Amino acid sequence: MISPTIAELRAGRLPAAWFQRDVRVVARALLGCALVHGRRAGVIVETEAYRGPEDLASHARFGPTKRAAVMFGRGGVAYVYLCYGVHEMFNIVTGTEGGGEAVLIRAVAPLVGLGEDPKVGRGPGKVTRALALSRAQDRRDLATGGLFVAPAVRVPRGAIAVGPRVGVAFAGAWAAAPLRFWWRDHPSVSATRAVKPT
DNA sequence: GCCTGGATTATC
DNA sequence: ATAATCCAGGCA
Repeated sequence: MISPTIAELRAGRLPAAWFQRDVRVVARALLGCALVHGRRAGVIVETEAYRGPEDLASHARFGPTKRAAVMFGRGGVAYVYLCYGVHEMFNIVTGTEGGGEAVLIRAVAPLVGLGEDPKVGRGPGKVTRALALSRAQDRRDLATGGLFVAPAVRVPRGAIAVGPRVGVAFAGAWAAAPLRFWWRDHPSVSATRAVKPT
């Protein structure tokens, strides 16, 4: 298949309402979609759902603090934060006002302007580096402007895997919840801890 | 104000 | 295995 152009992707931009659904539904549906920023785009192949204030792995567990307040707004907006003082993490707020939900984009495969190396967007810190995303994009609306999501590739039937989230061992019982979604066996996925098919 | 510890990655 | 690097959140 020929890679689409940025203009073609822009024509398929997903509207705010698309994100205003249960975070697990959105996290799964994002697989195969393009994350576009300026002249660059990657196919989302790995995501994690963060469910709200009761989710002890989520920044929303402290309520609508200065940093996490955006998570309690309406779906379809970016939430970008600095992790370990080193890496920027890109999330998309989901659900409706007050929900506190968001999806972390953990890996993208090269689509436009990212070269050929499947490792370039493998891991959440590398996603932001590859797509030139930073806290400058925090709270940006994905419904307008040069940062958006659009359908791009159909994920083969049965190729979506589900399992526990990465790096949240501190979250007690929530650490084991099956809230990580990825395209099974895709070379751009960050970890290969296999679990169950869908 | 001070202290603790990360939704990670590259390198030792 | 561990450094890098900084800021949010908790407590005094």
